[in-house]
Parts: sequence; C-alpha cells; structure tokens
Amino acid sequence: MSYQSESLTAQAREVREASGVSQRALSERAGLTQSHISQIESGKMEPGLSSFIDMTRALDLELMLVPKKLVPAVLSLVRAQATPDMHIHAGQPNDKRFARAERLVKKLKHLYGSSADLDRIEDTLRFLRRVNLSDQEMQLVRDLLARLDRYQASEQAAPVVRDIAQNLQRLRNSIAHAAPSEPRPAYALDDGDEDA
Amino acid sequence: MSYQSESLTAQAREVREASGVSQRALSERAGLTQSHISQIESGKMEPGLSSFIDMTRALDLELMLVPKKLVPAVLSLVRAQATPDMHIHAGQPNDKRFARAERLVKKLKHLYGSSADLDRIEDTLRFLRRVNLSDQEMQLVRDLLARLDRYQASEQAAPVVRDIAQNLQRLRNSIAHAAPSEPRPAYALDDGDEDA
DNA sequence: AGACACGATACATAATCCTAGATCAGAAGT
DNA sequence: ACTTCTGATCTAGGATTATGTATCGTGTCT
Repeated sequence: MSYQSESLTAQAREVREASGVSQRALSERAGLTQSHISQIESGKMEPGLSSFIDMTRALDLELMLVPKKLVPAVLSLVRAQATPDMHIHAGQPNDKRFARAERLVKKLKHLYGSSADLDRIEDTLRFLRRVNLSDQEMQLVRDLLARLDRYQASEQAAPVVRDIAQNLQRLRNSIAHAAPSEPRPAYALDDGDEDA
Repeated sequence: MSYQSESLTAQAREVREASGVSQRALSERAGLTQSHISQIESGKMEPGLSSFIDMTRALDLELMLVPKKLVPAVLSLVRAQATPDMHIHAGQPNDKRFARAERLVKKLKHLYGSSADLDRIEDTLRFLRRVNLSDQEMQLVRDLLARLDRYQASEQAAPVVRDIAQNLQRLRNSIAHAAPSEPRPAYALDDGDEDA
C-alpha cells in the first residue's frame, strides 16, 4: 500500500494540527465523519478526490495542479509565506486588543464580582499576550473576545464566560505543549480575512 | 452533481489534449482504463485521490496543497509558464498545417520509436502553434515541415530530422527571447529553451 | 478520582469506484 | 469505401470507500 498520496494527507494533517483544529471539529466543517478523517490521516484508507477537497478546503487549503517543472518554485513560494512569525517575539497592534480585553475583564469582575472563570481568562490573557500568535490563533482569540464583549451585559453570561475561558485555556495549552524544538509545521496556516 | 473537483479534472483534460495524448495512451501510462478516464474527464464519476494522482502525474503534473492566500500567486506563476509569451491571437489556416505536422510527428514516433529530435520537434511545434508568426517565419516553418514530410520515409531520415529540429528550435528561441515582456518573474521558469 | 476531549479502531451497511471487457458514432487518412 | 483512431457508453463483478455509531486508551483539566 505505498500510496502516492501519503504526502498530501500528511500535509493536511500538519496543517490541521498546526491550526489547533480537532478531527471532530474538522469533520463537522468538512462534512465527513471523524473516523473517516482519522483513517485518511493515518493512511489506512485512500480518500476520494472530493472527500479530500472537502477536507482541505475546510483547512483553508486549495488543491492545485502544477506542472512538475514549477513544483520547486511553488514550494518555495509556499514555504516563504508559511512560517511568517509564529512564536518568535512579540507584538504589535495586538497589544492594544489584549489591553482592552484585560480592562474589560477587570470591569466585569468589578461589576459582578470575581469568578473562577474570569480569573482563568485574566490569567490566560496574560500568557497569550506575550506569545506571538499565528494569524489563525489570533483570529480565534479575537472571536472569543468579541463574544465576551457581546455577552458581558447579558443576564446569563455565566455559561458563555465559562466557555470562553475554556477555549482560551485550550489554546494556551496547545501552545505551551507544542513540541519544543522541531514542530514548526513547515506549512502555512495563516488565512486571515473575513470576520463574520 | 456539481462536484467541486470539476475544475481540477477539466484542467487535467486540457493539459492532456494540449499534449496530444489520447485517453488510451494516458490510460496505459497511468494504469487506469480508458473508460475510467473518459468518465472522470466528463464528470460522470468522481475519481479517487490516488487515481487522480496517477492520472495527473502521467501528464507531468503535480497535485499540490496551497494555502488559499497564495492561490493567486501560484496561478500567475503557472500561467506565466503555460503561456511562454503568446503573441496571442490566431487560430487560422496555419492551425491546420500544424495539426497535420503534429500528426506526422506522432506517426513517425510510432513507426520508428521516439527520439530526442522528434520530441524536440513536437515540443517546438506546440509552441509555434500559438504564436503569431510573420510571413517570413511562417515560410520557414512551412519549408521545414515540407522537408519533414518528404524525408519521412527515407532510410537516412535521422540527420534530416535532427536538422529540422534544430532549425525549429532556433526559430522558437529567437521568438521567445525577443519579447521583452517581463524583466524577471521573480521565479525563473526556463522551460528548457536553452539550446543544447 | 471523575469528567472530558483527543485520536484510533471496530463493525455493519450503503454507496461508488475501478476494472475488464465490448461497442458505437464520428473524424481522418489511405 | 475501408481502415484506424478518438472519446463516450454499456455491462458485470469485485474491491474499496464512506457513513453511522460505538468503543477504547491516553492525556488534561477540574
């Protein structure tokens, strides 16, 4: 079973993992089952072309046909853009966003009293602030903070806040546990446009 | 069934046709059946990923995963090479002459086996076909093709074929290098127009 | 320890790919 | 007219994919 597609499926997996998307989450977005994705990624089964397209599109990738001669050029193009920053040192306008978020949390604590969840959020934000985030990760943070902003006044903010805290922490963990020296995904993961 | 892969399969078909390869010839090289290829190309069936890879590799194409963001860049790269210069325009009576010539070459390859020279001629013809030629240039091509026609049956066609190949390539190079189109596409693509 | 999310695996069922033939109409070449 | 080559279709049958659901072991977070 020396599949010639192993390189492609491996790339897809790298991108998925680098983006912090679980097989289950991906399966929803792509319209496939988790078990299906697992088998594809581990090379236990050869996907149909359309399944693979569904899967990669959900990862913000496009499957393209390139003349063999141009493969090296395309590769270098992709790699160049692939790892623009990642953790390397920090930031910029994001700082403002974090500052705003931290102020918001403080205000919430003042208004409704501290809660474990709010503490957790505060904590995690402090951590995330000094890590340089990929575009995708930053997008996630942005979304979560936007949600926090939206629900701050709501009556039943509690469960939402809890969910946000969880998500932030999950992101933190994925970064903290990312294999130390090796794991730069070698592939792109930035998308970054479109907010919804 | 609006498959999301139709664009890819259509592209593959274009390349196949542009290369003058029949479905049957391709089916041999790719290890698939002709009927299979027909159905894939006409969108009547969705190929498996590995079938599609077999098929495209036999066409000197690679299936690559590209971040959506880079798609336009890659596309322009690919187009730059696909269209060496293209004085654009013109599908005229010359087309017929070229078609005939290409068939002739194919026949020769079939009869006497491929040779580097025949390959070169085939290649060059494909290029010249889409270029708008001056009367003088066209005259030259006409003469060369006539010679090819004349000597095809000859015992010692080899040196003649070689000479024709050389002359055609010289013409091609003069056209390809004349155009000042772009300084440097940043990714050189030299499609082998160096003389040998 | 208990709860939970992760990926891997198992299994039955449905769906479809893919092969291996043969055939057919159309375009070309002889 | 006859031959040859092209791409499109058909038939069957065997192989593989894909779904749905459920479970398992591992690790992490409460």
